[in-house]
Amino acid sequence: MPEKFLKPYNPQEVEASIYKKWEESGYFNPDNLPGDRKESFSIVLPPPNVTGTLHIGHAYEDTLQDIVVRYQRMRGKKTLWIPGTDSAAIATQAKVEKDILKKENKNRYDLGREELVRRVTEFAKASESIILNQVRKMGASLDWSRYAYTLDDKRNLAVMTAFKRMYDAGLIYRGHRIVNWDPKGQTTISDDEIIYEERDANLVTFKYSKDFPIAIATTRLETKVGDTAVAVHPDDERYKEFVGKEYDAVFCDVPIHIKIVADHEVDPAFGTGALGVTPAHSMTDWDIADRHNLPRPQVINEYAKISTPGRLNGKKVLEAREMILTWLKENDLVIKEETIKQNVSTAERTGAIIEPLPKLQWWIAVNKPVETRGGKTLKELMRHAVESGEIDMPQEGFRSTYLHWIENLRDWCISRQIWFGHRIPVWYRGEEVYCDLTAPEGDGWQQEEDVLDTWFSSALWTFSTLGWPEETNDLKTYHPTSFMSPAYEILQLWVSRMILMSEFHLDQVPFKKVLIHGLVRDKSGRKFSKSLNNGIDPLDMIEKYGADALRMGLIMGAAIGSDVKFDEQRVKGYKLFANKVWNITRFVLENTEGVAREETPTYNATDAALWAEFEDLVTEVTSDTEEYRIYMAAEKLYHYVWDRFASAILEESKPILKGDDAAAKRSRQHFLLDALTGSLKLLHPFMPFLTEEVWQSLPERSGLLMVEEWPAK
RNA sequence: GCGCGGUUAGCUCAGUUGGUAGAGCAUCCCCUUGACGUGGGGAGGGUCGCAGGUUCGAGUCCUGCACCGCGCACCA
Repeated sequence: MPEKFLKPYNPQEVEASIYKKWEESGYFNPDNLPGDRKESFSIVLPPPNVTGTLHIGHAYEDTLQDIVVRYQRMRGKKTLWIPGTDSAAIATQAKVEKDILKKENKNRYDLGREELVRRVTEFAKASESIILNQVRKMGASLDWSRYAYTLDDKRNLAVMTAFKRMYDAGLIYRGHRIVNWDPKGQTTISDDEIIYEERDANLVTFKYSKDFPIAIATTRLETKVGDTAVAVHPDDERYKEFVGKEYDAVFCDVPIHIKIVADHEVDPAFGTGALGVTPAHSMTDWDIADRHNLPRPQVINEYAKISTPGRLNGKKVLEAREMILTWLKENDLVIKEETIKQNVSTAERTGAIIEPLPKLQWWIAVNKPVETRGGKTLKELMRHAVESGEIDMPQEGFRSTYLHWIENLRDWCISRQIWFGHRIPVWYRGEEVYCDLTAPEGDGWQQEEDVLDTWFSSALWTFSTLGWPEETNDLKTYHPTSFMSPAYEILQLWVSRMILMSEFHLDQVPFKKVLIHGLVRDKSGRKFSKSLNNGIDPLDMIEKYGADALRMGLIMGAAIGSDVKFDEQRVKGYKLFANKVWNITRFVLENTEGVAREETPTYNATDAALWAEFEDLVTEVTSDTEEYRIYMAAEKLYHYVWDRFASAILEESKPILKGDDAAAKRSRQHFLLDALTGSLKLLHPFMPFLTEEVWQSLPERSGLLMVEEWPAK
């Protein structure tokens, strides 16, 4: 018996070398797997952002996928798990800009485009290597030879190609309309990057001037200098006589010209039933202006400051709001003030309050019929993929959420006013517009300044990682991918967009099954965040308890789909379990020295019954894993190994092994060896390091446990 | 307003097609140089959020309600 079993199991001593062994074996790459593997199984790793280091949520996600991948590999499938990282354009640039501002007191314009992109790239590179090291520490059996980064050459080609093809199909267009402007990040963001916060707001009812006939109500007084109309409901008897009339006023130094219009959008029950229309700073008002052909003066600039002449000029919106309120009071124009609850839109990345502004931006049309897809719109394709069951989304709740969200989907704004990312492949010369993978011939062409929303490249991930737009073997073999397990947070941002892109570019679903998982929260159910300082570094946990214990601690928390409350105590418990397996091995090896393994062992009746019990376990663990009841499989294994095998069977074995009945002893020795090796196989997807380390020490074993055959038929 | 999820032991959560309520941790008691003290044995603890209904039988299915979390919409 190897001497190492005389000491407790020490994960720190073995994990690095075991991972190295796996990596050097080449088995992470399905092309090298032994045996004749026909069926393929593929997953792409949701690429972590290169904004820093991995957190416990990544560790959870890595574990779930690695369990599935290891299981499928042992089942004899051609198993591919592709690693990658995401440039996360806006998040990464924002982080680096913040650092530069802090250390050098310079902003992006001081540095210039080229220098800033260089600095961000440098940061991303450093961050990338930290992240990849962390992923390895978790034991993730990823095919590093296929590693992809959203900004590498192949992925860049995929992004450019995708843009061009959608542009040519008329699905990508440039349009002037209200966007979500992030004044801190100095960029537009999509609807899905907004976080709504409920706050108290002061709803002020007032008149523009003494002789204006209608009172209106607003929480955003500062926008009222940009009003060009007052809209009322067509059936509202109170205001019928005014519809069509026009009025002039000077509103806090700003001359305004107001037309009274009738529009169905107006809710007669809200406020005074009359709506001050600010076309340039409200989505609904923009639409009203469309219908009534109203002018749309912009009165708030990109820095969230007032841009009209007069006393308000250059004031921040909140200041201007106060000034106008004071002015209204001085002129006795306020009718009522009341506090109401209001949802304030804030930017996910910067926390800034979103300022709706009119901007010329690039969009993906989700409601436009796609010729090559039988006239279905992108939205319909997205809905159909899930509704038809072609993508299996077994969690009813998330399925409804997805479909509900699709219903409300609007065109996707894909241009961002930052510099780090995929620059939009469009060039302008006067009125000419040119779109292609590379710059056009000739002089005077100016490339579009904007870059693409980071989710544009992420959305191509299932096939850009497989070599698309080339028609590679990988693409044929591994797409659609088999499985996807994202956090519910990114159902909309990512999952739905992968479906959109894959449907359009490949006429395929991106994955066959989606299992959405929850968030890892702290012991009290709070999100991990910097401000709470409750973060947990997976590497610390690995250092203390080993990667296997961390893996078990994460997946045993809860069923997939609900949030996991992370409890270090539990991780500690699984470290004990790892040691238990270690000592079981010690016991079995001590008591089976010199016993040759037999192909078909002959058990006596007692041991045959024990073996039947073990086979039941195999069946259950197999079906649980097959059906993604990961925690169930792990829990059953834990129980069998500890309570049945160690506590009961080993205890009962002692007298047999020491007794005089040679036949009974021999039968039991075989059973112990077989149950141990069988248990190691079953445990391997969950606790790969420990089981592989033990496996390497068993007599008469060769090769790696990671490619052993799963014990079930 | 619409939608989704949750509510089971002190805590964190399981409970697959309806068939006598489970685990881990925590608590308490006991054992002990035996593979492992990173151990072993045992105990206490739950009218399964509330109210109805279906059923021979409901934690599980149906209806309504309450509270907690989340998403969408509104946000004048």
